[in-house]
Amino acid sequence: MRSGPDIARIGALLGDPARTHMLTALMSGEALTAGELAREAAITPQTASSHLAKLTDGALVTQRRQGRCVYYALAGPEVAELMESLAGLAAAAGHRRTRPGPRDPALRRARVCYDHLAGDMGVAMLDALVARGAIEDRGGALSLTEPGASFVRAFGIAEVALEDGRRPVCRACLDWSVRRSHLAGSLGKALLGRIFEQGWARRLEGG
Amino acid sequence: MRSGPDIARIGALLGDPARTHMLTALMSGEALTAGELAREAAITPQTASSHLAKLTDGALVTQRRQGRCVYYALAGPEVAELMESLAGLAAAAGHRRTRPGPRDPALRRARVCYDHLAGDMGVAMLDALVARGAIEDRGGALSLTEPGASFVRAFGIAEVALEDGRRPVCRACLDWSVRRSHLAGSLGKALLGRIFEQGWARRLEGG
DNA sequence: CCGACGTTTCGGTCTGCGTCGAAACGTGTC
DNA sequence: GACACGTTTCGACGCAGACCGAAACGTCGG
Repeated sequence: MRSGPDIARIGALLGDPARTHMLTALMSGEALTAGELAREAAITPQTASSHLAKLTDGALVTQRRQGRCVYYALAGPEVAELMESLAGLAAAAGHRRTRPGPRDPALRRARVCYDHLAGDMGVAMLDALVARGAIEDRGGALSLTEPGASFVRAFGIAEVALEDGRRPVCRACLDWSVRRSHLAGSLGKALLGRIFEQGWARRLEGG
Repeated sequence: MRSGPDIARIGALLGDPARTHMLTALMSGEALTAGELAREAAITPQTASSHLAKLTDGALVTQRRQGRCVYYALAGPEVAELMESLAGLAAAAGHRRTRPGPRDPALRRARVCYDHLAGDMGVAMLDALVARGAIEDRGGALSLTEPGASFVRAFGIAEVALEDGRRPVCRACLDWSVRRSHLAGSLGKALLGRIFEQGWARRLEGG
């Protein structure tokens, strides 16, 4: 028989309203905790835990423990693209409301991914840091160089702020709107915080 | 509330093995009767009728009466692309599942993916077109070059046939059996049609 | 060490839906 | 007009799974 990979297993994961609500909430690119996702889907934390276990088992989302919170994010760009295709198909076939535009060009240009800068601006910042020699890229594994550390100090970030438990200082975070990596990790968080402090940017209301 | 189009409705349609079997059977591009689809999914005609009614209501397939038979086909290229995405995601995540892909070497070698050539032959054709300079590959984004356009014209394909509304001319379609990309889009469709016209290949009986 | 908090597991209920048997409907054939 | 064939409708059965209450587990703060 022609039975290929079992699409029905993935399809069944996308067949529950609670799970699709969680996935659309994760489409913004920022990682959310299990409790936040439960509130998003209007269900109890117990039920949300069951759903999230299924989603991780189906490799649609990835989980990362941080303290007593568990942060969930989409597994990769393919999942985001799949959700986009489904939304388009549902909008074409569905007699439903239209989608609240995630294709906002401003959102694509600069946005915040959990706690660091994303979008085109985040990608450009990582590129600039690599070009300056502040960060070394060895096949996706990022590390802060010695001149990079002094540059960061001159930027007004204490190195103590970077030591955030078991969280890596530098981490590459793939952006599914731009399809390229930007700087995550505690350094990315500290840089974003410093940018806010300097008043170079501010959060827009409404997320 | 951010409730967009109900993705869960479409996802639920893809969550049943019988329905996904029918849809994958329709991926060959040819229209099949309700009875053939029932045999394909190994269910009774009554159950198949119920499933097909749901699929047509969800705008995933279209039906056309012809005599006392009802022919079903995929609603459009978007549905085929969605199925391909799902298959790729299921193949990536489903290592624990028994099926590692089509074991039939002939099916792996050359098959038709909705309306264009797939399998090893499809991958080889795309590689040849890129090596010849007819198609430019910029990180997954395919585009037809100027010498490529003249080559296509010499092959007997009018450029008018390529302008298919909102459908891209060139598109990379990841093949879940070969794990590499082949040529989709309206150009892939036109090339396959020309191959059939020239008599270089023919459809085998039995799908 | 203790209490607060977020998350997960367990047990139980209940709705939804896939499935098939029997039969009705529509269409082409003799 | 009678029959054969493919398709659809109706009714009933049974299983999978979504949901929540109660409670256990792990982590952080005092």
